[in-house]
Amino acid sequence: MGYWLMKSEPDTYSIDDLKRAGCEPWDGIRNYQARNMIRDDMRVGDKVLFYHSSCKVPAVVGLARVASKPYADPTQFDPSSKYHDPKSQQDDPRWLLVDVEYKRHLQQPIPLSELKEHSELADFQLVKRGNRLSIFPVQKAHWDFILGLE
DNA sequence: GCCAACGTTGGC
DNA sequence: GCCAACGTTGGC
Repeated sequence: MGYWLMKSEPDTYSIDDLKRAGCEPWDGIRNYQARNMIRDDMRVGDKVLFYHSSCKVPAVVGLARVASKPYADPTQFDPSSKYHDPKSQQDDPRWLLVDVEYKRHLQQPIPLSELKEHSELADFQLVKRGNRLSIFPVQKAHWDFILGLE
């Protein structure tokens, strides 16, 4: 069982949007580190912390689930998409995604500022400087501690 | 392969 | 809007 955090800008795609959709292809990942983790480490059933970034109150806001194996992100082949990658080949797709399924909102969002107050989370990737990955694994101990704050 | 310039992310 | 921290690009 894997545990992940996935960031999204709520102005672009929020936890409420995912709730409405139920399940959605998580497209637009264009970072090789993130791509490699999707490709090599994501499994159906893995659990996901849904995080709102670049907004008034950056916070963990809900729970989701990996709902598919990795597959080629179709937006890389779509010239009208902002995620279009003209260098990616159909027979050798550069970018992958997984489907993400809504589980639930947290009872209350847990703001980044609150996460930073806990020494238990000192090694949590989200609170580290220079953290820019939009997807990264979460240690089980961190996962349990964060949900214990709910 | 090095490195400067540039672009992006994301908190504040 | 500012800035730090990266990642990417391209000249050499």
